[in-house]
Amino acid sequence: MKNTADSTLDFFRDVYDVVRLIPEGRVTSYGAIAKYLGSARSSRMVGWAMNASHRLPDVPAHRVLNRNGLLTGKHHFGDPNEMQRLLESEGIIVKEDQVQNFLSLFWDPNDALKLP
DNA sequence: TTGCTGACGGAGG
DNA sequence: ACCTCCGCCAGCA
Repeated sequence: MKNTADSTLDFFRDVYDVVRLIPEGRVTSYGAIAKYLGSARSSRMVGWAMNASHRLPDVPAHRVLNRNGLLTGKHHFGDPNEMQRLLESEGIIVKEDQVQNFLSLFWDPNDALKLP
């Protein structure tokens, strides 16, 4: 017996698994994670998974940004400044909600975790 | 139950 | 380059 909730939970778990692998001081995007998980058009669900990830202390949700390197999820942290503060504590420069040097800091799971 | 929203992103005009 | 629409699908009124 199976239901849709099971696959949803699997998807969420996979998202967390990838996010946990983001190295400190690096960032990635919702779309990159969705693509890696085989659901390139489900980037919104990655964001939703992040929303549910707050109770998991080992999921660095602050390292997940939108494709422009903007801190679009900052309002979902306790304080709006928390996301930026966490990033800056890892050596990342954030200016006006945007990660500087985003392309160099971008960590693509499709590349780092690519299948052989 | 239907409809709208949303931590997104790509495609089309 | 800019704007709009569409897909994805879990919550909520």
